[in-house]
Order: sequence, then structure tokens, then C-alpha cells
Amino acid sequence: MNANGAVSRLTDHLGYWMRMVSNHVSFAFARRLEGKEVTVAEWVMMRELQDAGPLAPNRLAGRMGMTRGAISKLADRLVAKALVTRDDDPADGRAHVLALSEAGSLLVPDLARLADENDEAAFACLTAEERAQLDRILRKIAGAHGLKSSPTG
Amino acid sequence: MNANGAVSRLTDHLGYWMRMVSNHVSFAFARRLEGKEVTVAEWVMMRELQDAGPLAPNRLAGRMGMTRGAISKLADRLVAKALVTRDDDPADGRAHVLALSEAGSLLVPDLARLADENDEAAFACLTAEERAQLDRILRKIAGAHGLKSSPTG
DNA sequence: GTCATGTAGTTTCCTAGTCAACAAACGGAG
DNA sequence: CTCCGTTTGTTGACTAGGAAACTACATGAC
Repeated sequence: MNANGAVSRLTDHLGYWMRMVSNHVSFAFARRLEGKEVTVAEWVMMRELQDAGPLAPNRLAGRMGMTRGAISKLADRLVAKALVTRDDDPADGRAHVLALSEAGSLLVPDLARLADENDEAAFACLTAEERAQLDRILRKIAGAHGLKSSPTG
Repeated sequence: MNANGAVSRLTDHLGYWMRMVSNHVSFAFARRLEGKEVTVAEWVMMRELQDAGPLAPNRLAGRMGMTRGAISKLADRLVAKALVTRDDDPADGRAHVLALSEAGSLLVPDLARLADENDEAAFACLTAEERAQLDRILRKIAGAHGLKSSPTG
């Protein structure tokens, strides 16, 4: 309750606007990816594999903030599209190694360009000053809460 | 590609940090709601009904940015929990009217307090100045893109 | 009045996650 | 070496939402 005895409004919350804008940006990106036959989650996995090199599903789950089960199925889809390879880890009979296929590697810069364009379009309405403020504030929040996994869902 | 010939990094995007922080806030809120046996989407619907009074599912779909199908099922759940009532619209044989039940009305302030606490905790690390900047910037982006539906998903 | 068109809500099928149960393999204690 | 707890990845049951088909009703043309 606030001073007038009414409960605070939904739009009084920073989290409300945060979610609205975040949803919009992700949605817009998903639309851009449609033509490439790739989902946002698939893009993030390919991106992680590009950044970090071949990786165990378990590591990817940590980085992407998803469960191992989800990674397993996501990898299935990417392997089916021949964008990612899945091999047994010679050093550990349980583990696998996921890596970008050649086709996957070739596709990444293409998708990265779409990501750049999407970010640019989403925040084009801001001044350089405002973008810098937003960037600083978001990183501060992420730092304060120890956030580290790639946002996917 | 940027100057060094590498594709831009994932973390160069404002959208990346946006999504990470937004996901964190929503997740934290979902955890708070767990004890109340209410999901975030359910909370948003109850909130809308509190703000706008009894509403047709169709109107709610617009406000919440969800399909009519999703609203139909969401309403099913809330009716099952006796937090919302669903009546035929006497003025239109097709339409229904969703409204908070008495139990629902009683629960809203309780949940609103959780929402306030969650927002406070999520952005506690920011100065008043930073919060004001963030608020202004987010509203500016939302305005620039004509965003208006409650973020749910 | 009748019919065509449009609209509201539900339902079915699909997708993409979670969670929990599981089998295989690792690795340390004895 | 063997055993037992742990870790890895997969699978199945479940959940929440979207897309589109469907039903029932409304409304305007005639």
C-alpha cells in the first residue's frame, strides 16, 4: 500500500518496464532469425560454442542457464540441422563434446550481424549518453546479483 | 564483424544484459510467489482485473500481450483456484466477463507487497539517481516502440 | 427474415522448457 | 580390486504458451 491507501500500480515497478522492453527486444530478434531457420536459444548455443570453443553439454548448461535436459534436446536440434557436432569425450566415458560444425561456423557471423542490427534498432531511440548509462546500470545490477549465465529463456 | 575481424561479442549487446537482468528479476519474483501458489502470469491477470475492473478475456489478451487461447487457460486455472470468476456477458452471448473473486481481491494487496519487495531487492544496488535514469530510459524505449501490453511471458 | 461475414471464446496440436528418474561411467576409501 | 557415492547425459511426464481450427453468437446487406 502507498500513501493513498491503494496498492502500488504495476507500472510503478522498474521490473515491469524491464520485462516489457526485454521481451520486445527478444521478440524482435526472434523475428529476424526466422528467415535463418534458427531459434534464439539455438543462436545462443552456437554463440557460446564460438566464444568458448568445443564444450561439454554440462558446461553449456551452466553458461546458458538451462538444465542439462534442455541442452540435450537443444543439441539434438542443432545436430539434426548439421550446425553442431556431438562427439564422445575420449577422456571421460560419460561426457560428450559439442562443437560448431563447418556449416555452423559459417553461419555464426551471419547471425551475429542480425544480432547487431537488432540491438541497434532496439536502442536507436537512445542518445549515446543514455546507452552508456543503460549499459553501466545493467552491468552494475548483474554484478550486484552475481549473474553470469547467458540469458536464454 | 568489428575492427579486429572478429564478430562482436554476445556481451557487447545491451539486449544481452537487458535479458539477463529481466530474467533474474522475474525469476526472483516467481520464487517469492511460490509460497502463495500463484504464478507470475496469474499475478499479472489478477493485477489487471484489479486495475481495470471486470474485463472480457479478449481485452485481457490485448492488455497482457497473450493470445486468447492462453488467456482462456490462464482463466481456467484462476477460476479453479477460486481467485477469479467467469460469467456470461448479459449484453453479448459470445462474451464472458472475468473479475476478481472476493478471495482474489483479498489476495491482491498481499501479492502487491511481494512485488514491491521484489522490485526493491532487485534494484537496491542502484542509487536513486540511477533508478531514475533507468526508469526514464526504459519508458523512453517503450514509448519509442509503442509498447503497451503487460509483459508476461 | 435470411444469409454472409465477422468476432469471442474454447480446443487441439505443437514447441520448448523444467523436473525427476535413470543408466553408464568416474573416482576415492577400504 | 571392489564398492559406493557422484557426475554425465538422456528420457518421460508435465507445464505454459502460440497457431489455427472450430463453435456459437452478432450484425449488417438485402
